Amino acid sequence: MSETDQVPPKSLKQLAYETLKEKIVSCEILPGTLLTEDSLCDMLKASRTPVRDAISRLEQEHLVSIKPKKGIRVNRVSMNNIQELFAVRVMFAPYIVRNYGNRIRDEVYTRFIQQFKRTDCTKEELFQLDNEFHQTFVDASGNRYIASVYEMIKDQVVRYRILSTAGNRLDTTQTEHHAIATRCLCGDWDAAAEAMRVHIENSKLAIINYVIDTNRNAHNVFIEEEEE
Amino acid sequence: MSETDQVPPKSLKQLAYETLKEKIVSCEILPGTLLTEDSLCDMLKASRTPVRDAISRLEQEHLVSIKPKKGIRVNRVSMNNIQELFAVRVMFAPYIVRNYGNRIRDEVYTRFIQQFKRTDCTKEELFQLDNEFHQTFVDASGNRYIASVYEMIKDQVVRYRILSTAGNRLDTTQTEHHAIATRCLCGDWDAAAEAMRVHIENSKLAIINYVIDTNRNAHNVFIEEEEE
DNA sequence: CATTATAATGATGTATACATCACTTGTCAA
DNA sequence: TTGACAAGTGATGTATACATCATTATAATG
Repeated sequence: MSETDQVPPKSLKQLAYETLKEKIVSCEILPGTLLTEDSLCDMLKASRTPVRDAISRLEQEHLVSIKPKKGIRVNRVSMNNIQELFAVRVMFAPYIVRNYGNRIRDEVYTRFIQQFKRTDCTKEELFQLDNEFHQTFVDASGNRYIASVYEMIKDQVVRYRILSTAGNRLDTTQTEHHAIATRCLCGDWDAAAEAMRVHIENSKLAIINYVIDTNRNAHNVFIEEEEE
Repeated sequence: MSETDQVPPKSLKQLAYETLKEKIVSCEILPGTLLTEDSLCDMLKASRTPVRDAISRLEQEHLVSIKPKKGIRVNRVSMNNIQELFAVRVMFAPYIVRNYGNRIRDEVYTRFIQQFKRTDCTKEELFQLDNEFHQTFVDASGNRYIASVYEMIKDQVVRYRILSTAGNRLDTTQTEHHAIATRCLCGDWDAAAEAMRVHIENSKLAIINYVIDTNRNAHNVFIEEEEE
């Protein structure tokens, strides 16, 4: 009885939250979609109570907006939103590298560096490696508020990455990550933080350029002004 | 019909959220208290649905923890929590001064400076002035994610201020705010950001010193380790 | 007297019924 | 044909009934 059912049976509200969030950031549900609670109950195989709980959390993360008596709007992406999101990332990422990078063991950095040199990774593997790298610094902080902030912006960034399919930017990402990790290994935290800032700024520019290139063809997804 | 009933009739869930949060950060409900949904329904004069919604939001802000099948724990304050909270403030406050201070009109700064010179303010007035000053920079950013971060940490700080009653620190706060505003008025944003950083660090030290002085007498409120 | 098993209690998790409000559509009149 | 009013539809807001699980107390047995 010790290890048979050690799996914590996730509550429906947690499951609904994760499932719905996944569908939104993966753009299976497109930005701008107007949902109803009933359709979500059907989609998530749960009743309104856990679904409403999930919606409430996603609204706090600015992924959806609850329009009273109308429905649940999956927030559109916009140039404005990109600016806001990356303003937080620029504040955030260099700070945690600068302040908590020294809590990470050298072996972790060397392992990352080896991974960043690989050229035979699939796109999915690179995505995951990217997430792990950034998450490492968040975990090193051991700070629940920092973790919350990262949780709020992380998945939005994932959504933009999926929308922009930036295949050719992945190599650059590897190079920039490599630069950050090597400076951490040297203990040059100012340089590491600066490298992280540059990395975030470049990432922002890549996404903005993509939006500029494609917003003619996808006005229903990329929109400048929020409605209502 | 234009300005008669412009008051948006607040939903019960919004009302429940604000009321409960107010009771927690004002320490009318002491840290460490274990609540039940039923008692909250009674207290907030609402049914479980809006109450659960409020609890869910407060859990995301780390003000309460939902203990399945046990109750709702009002999170205790701890030295660890203070460190985490102020780590975010130190990252946050100087950044927005540095980046968005120039969006605030000179008149706003001069008005604040006049207020900071006053010596006839009540404690409540000083509290409010303090909040307004910091909120001004958040609003200047026009960034919803920054606003969310500030919303998450702001009220926690209020709670510590109420617990520590730091009467003698209020004068120092006025002086430090004055220093920040004058540097903003000069357009010396690096100096303004540095003044803000010093201000936050001092604020943190004042609270930590208070906790060290009093944690013997209030072990039920100040506790180092989280339970369970 | 101690220990274990069982039943009762009380908490949240979940589902659903009812209330309220906004919007749309259809009909009637000018 | 157009406009206004009313009824119907469908959405969330709210309340409550039921399910599940953990804890505790009590009783029975060694």
